[in-house]
Amino acid sequence: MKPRSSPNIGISEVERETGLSMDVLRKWEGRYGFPAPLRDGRRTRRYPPQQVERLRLIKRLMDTGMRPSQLVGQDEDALAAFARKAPDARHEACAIFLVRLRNDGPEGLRQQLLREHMSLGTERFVLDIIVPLNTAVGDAWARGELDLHEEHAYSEVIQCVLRNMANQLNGAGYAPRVLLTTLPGEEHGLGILMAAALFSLHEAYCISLGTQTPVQAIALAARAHDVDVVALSFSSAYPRRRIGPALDALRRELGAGVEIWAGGAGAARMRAGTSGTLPLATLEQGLEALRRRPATRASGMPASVASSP
Amino acid sequence: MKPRSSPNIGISEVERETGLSMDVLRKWEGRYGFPAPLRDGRRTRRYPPQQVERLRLIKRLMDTGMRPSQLVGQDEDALAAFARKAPDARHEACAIFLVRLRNDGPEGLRQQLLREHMSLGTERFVLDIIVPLNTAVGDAWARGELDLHEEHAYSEVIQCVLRNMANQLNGAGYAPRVLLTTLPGEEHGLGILMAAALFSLHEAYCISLGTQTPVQAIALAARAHDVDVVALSFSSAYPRRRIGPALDALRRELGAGVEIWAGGAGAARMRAGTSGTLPLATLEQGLEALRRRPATRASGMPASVASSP
DNA sequence: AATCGAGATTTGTCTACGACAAAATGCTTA
DNA sequence: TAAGCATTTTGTCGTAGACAAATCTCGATT
Repeated sequence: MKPRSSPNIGISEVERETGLSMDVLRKWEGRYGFPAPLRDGRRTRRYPPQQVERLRLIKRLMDTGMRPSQLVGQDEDALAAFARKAPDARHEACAIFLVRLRNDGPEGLRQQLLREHMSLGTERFVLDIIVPLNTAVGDAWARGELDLHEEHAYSEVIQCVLRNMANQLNGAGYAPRVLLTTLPGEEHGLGILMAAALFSLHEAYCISLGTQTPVQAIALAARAHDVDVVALSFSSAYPRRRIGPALDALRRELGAGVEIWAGGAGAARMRAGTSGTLPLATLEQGLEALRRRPATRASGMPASVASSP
Repeated sequence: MKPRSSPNIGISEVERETGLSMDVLRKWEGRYGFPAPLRDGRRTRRYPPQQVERLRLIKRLMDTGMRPSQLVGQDEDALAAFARKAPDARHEACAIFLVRLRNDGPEGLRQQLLREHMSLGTERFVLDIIVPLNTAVGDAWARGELDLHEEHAYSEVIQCVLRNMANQLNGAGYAPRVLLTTLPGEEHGLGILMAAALFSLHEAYCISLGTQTPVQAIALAARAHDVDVVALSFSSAYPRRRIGPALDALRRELGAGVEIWAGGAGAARMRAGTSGTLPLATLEQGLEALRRRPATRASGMPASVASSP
C-alpha cells in the first residue's frame, strides 16, 4: 500500500470539484488571501479538503447572486450565516417529493411523480409541480440542505419522466417545428425537456439535441430539419455577459428565416432586444408564443421579433 | 443595427467549440505555427472559422489516438487523408439505423430501435445493436461523415430508449446495489446507461447519478445509498493521465468496503491495478463481474480486486 | 524476431504577474 | 424616483518559462 497520497488536491482538481476556474482561484488567492493552498516540492498549489469545502460553499452562494467580495474574505461562521439566509421557495407541495427522494431513493420519487402526473394531467403537472420543484431543489442546494448527489439523482429522475412525456406526445405532422438545445457551457438540460414536453402537448414538432451544441452545429441542424424555431435555455448560472454575443453569433449563422427563443432564468435577465431574439421568462410565455405564431409555415419572423425597438 | 460583428471568435469560445484548452491552443501556436489567429485592437486572439474547423478535425483525429505532432503541423489535405484512413467499424446492421436517422429524423430512428428491441430482447439488443451502433457513430463522426448535430440527436434517442429499459427493469430488492456515474470532465453518459440497463436486467439495483459527479459527492452518495459497487465510465476522449489519480482520490474518499468498476473505451487502456479498481474493457466483462460477485452483501472486496500485485 | 529498458522527445499543466473591459455599485442630479 | 456618471469589482486574456508524465526511439538481450 502507498501511505503517501496526502489528501490535498491540485488546482485543476479543485476546478473540477468546485466549478471555479484556475484563473479565479489564483486571483482570489492574491486579492482576498483565500484560498491559501500549501505548496508541494515544486511551487504547485495543494488545497486541503477543508478549503475545498469552503470554496464549494462560496460557489453555491455565488450562484444565488452574491458577490465574491462579500464572501471570499469571510470566515466559516459568516459564510454559514449567509447560507441560512439564502432564499427558500418551498411550496408545501414540493416537500413531499423531496422527502420521498431522501427516504425511498430515486425510485420512490419516480413513483410519486408518476402518480401526480396521472392525477393532474401533463400541462398542470409540468407547470405546477415540476417547475416549482426545480426551484425548490435549487434553493435547497444553495442552502446546503441537499447534497450534490441528491441533486444529481433528482435531475436524473425528472429527466426520465419528462423525456417519456415528450416522446409519447411528439407526432409526425405537427407544427411549428422547434429545435431545442443549449449552447456550449450550459449543462442544464431540464429547461428544454420541460419545453419539449409542453410544446409537444400543444402539437409542436420537437427535436431535441441535448445540451451544449456549438452554434455552428445548431445552424446546420436547423437547416437539416427545416425548423421554424430554435429554442435555447439559459440557467441562472450561465454567465450573463456571454448570452448576447452568443445569440448574435447564432443569428448570423442562422440567417433571418428562423426564430430564436431564449428561455430559462438566465434569459429572463437578458438585455432585451438582442439580435431579433424572443426572450421567454417563463414556460407559460413560451406556450403563449407558440399559440400566437402565425399558422402558416415559412411566414418569416413575426412582428414582435422582427421589429427592433 | 451593428454590421460590425466579424465571424472571428475568441479563444474561450474556441475552447468550448473544440474541446481544446486555452493553454493547449496557445502552446500549439508557438510550437507548430497553428492555429494562427488574428489579433484585434488589443492583443487578443481572434480565430477565423476556417481555423476553428481545422481544429475540430484535429481534435476528432486525436480522439482516435493520433498525436499532435502528426497532425497540427499538417495542411488541410494531409488531415483529410488521415480522416479517410480513420477506423470504420460499420456492421451492415448499423447502416440501416444511421440511414433512418438521416432520412426520418430522430423519431424514425426511435421507431426502428424499438422494433429491434422487441425482436431481439433486451440483452441481445444492447450488446449486439446499441454497442456496435455507438462505435459506428463514433467512427463516422471521426471520419467527418456525421455532423455533430446528428451525433447529438442520435445520443438523445439512444438515451431515451436506454433510460426506459433501465427504469422498467429496476426493482426494489435487487442486489448488488450499484451506483453509476462519470467523473467531472467526462460528459459521455451512454456507457453508464447501457450498463444500468443490462445490470438491472440481471437483477442488480442501479442508481444513476448522471454525468460529471465530483469525487466527494460520489463518496457521499455511495454511503447514503449503501452501495456495493461504484461503476464509472470513461470515454476514449477522457485524458488517460487523469484516470489514475482520479481513481486514487475516489478510493481514498470511499474507503475499502466498496468496489470500483471502471468501464468504457478509456478504461480499457488504463494502466492496470490502480488503487483496487476493477477495469472492465467491455460490457460483457461487466456482466461477468456481476455474476462472479459473492452473493452475500457486505462481504468485502473480492480477491480479484483486493489483491495488489 | 520479440521483448525490454534507457534515453530523448513530445506534450499538457502549472506558475507568475500585469493589462484591461464589462458588470456591478455608489453617488449625484434632474 | 429615475436617469446619468464615476468608481470599484471581477473575470478573462496576454506573455514566457519550468517541469513531469506520457510516448517514442533505438540498441541490447533473450
